[in-house]
Amino acid sequence: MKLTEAKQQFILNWGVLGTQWGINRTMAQIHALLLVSIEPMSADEIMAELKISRGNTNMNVRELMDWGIVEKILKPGERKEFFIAEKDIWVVAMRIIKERKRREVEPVLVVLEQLKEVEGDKNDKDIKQFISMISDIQKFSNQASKGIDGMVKMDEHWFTGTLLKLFK
Amino acid sequence: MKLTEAKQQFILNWGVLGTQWGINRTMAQIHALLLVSIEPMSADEIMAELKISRGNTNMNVRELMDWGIVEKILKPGERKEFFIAEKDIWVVAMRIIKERKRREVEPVLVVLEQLKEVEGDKNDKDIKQFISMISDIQKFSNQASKGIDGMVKMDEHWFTGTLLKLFK
DNA sequence: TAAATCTTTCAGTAAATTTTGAAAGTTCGA
DNA sequence: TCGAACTTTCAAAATTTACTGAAAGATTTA
Repeated sequence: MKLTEAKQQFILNWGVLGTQWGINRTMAQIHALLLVSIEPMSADEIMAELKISRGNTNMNVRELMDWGIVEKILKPGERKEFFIAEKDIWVVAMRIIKERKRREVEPVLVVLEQLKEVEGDKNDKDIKQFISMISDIQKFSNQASKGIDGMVKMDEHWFTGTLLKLFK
Repeated sequence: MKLTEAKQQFILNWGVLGTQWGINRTMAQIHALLLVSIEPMSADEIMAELKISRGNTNMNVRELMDWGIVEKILKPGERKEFFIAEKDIWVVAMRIIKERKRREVEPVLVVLEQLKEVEGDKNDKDIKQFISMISDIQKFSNQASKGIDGMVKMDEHWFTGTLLKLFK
C-alpha cells in the first residue's frame, strides 16, 4: 500500500469511528487529514482532498479549533489561513475527554443533583432506590474523573519523540 | 418535584446524553426507564411510558440485551416477557466500555496495524511521520486500556449497598 | 476607495438515522 | 390443530443531522 492510500484509509476509518462516538464524520476526517499532514493546510486544500464544500470545511475546522485540537496559522506573505492539528495524541485525547465532560456530562450532573431533592418520605422504598441510583451515578462519575486525572499525570513522557513535534 | 416527574427528567436527560455519545435516544431512554423502575417491565408498559411503537421498543430492548445491560425475565404464569436492567452502575459502565472497545475501537486498531506496513523507505520523512503517528495512537490505546482495566479492579466495593441490588 | 482575495453565514437541500405499524412469525393452552 | 396472546420483522414514513453553494462580510493591497 502506498503512503497516499494509507493516509486515505486512515482518514476514512477515523471518520467512521467519529460517527460512532457522536462526532460528525467530516469533522473527524478533517482532523485525521491534518494529523497525517506534515504541512499546514489551507481550506482549499482540505476541500480538494476530502471533496467537501467550502462551508462544510469552514464550519468543521472552526469546531475543531473550539475543541482546541486544531490551530489556525498564518504564513508570512500569504493571504490564506492555514491549519494544523495538535500532533501529540495524548494531548489530543485529554482535550477531547475534558471538553466532552464539560459540555455533555457536567450539565447532566447538575440535573442529577437537583433530582435528588425529590419530594416525599426519604424512607419510602421507591424514593430510596431512586436517590440511591442517582448517587451511584454521581459516585461513578467522580471515580471516573479521578481515574482520568490519574491518566493525565501518568508518565507525561510516555511517548517517544516524533517528527510531528516539529510543529509544536 | 414529585418522584414520577423526577424519573421522567432522568429519562429525558439520559436520552440526550446517549444521543451525544452516538447511542440512539430511545435506547438510552429505555435503559434509563428500566434503571429507575423497581419492577420488571413488559414491552407494553415501556411503550406506554415512553410513547413509542411496539417495533421500536422491541428493537431497542434487544439491542440493550446485546450490550448485556438488560435482561429478559419470565414471570411464572405470565405469557408476557419482562425486562430488567443491571442496576450496578459500575458493572453497566464496564460492560459498555468493553463492548464499545470491542465493536468500534478494535476494528480500527486492526486497520492501523495494517497501515504501518506502508510501502517505501522507512527513513523517508513522510513515511516516518505517518508510522510514528499511527504508533502513538496504538500506544495511547494500550495505555487507556490498561487504565480502564485498573479502574475495573479499583476497589470492587466502592459503592455502598443499595436496594437496587435486590434484583441481582 | 476600489478591486481582489479570502472567510463566514445560513436557507435550502440532501443524506442518514430513527420510528412506525401492519403483517408474518412464534408459542402455548385447550 | 386451532386460535389467542404475544413477539419479531422490515418497508415506508418521519425526523434529525449534515452539507452545499451562493451571497454577504472581512481584510488586504494597489
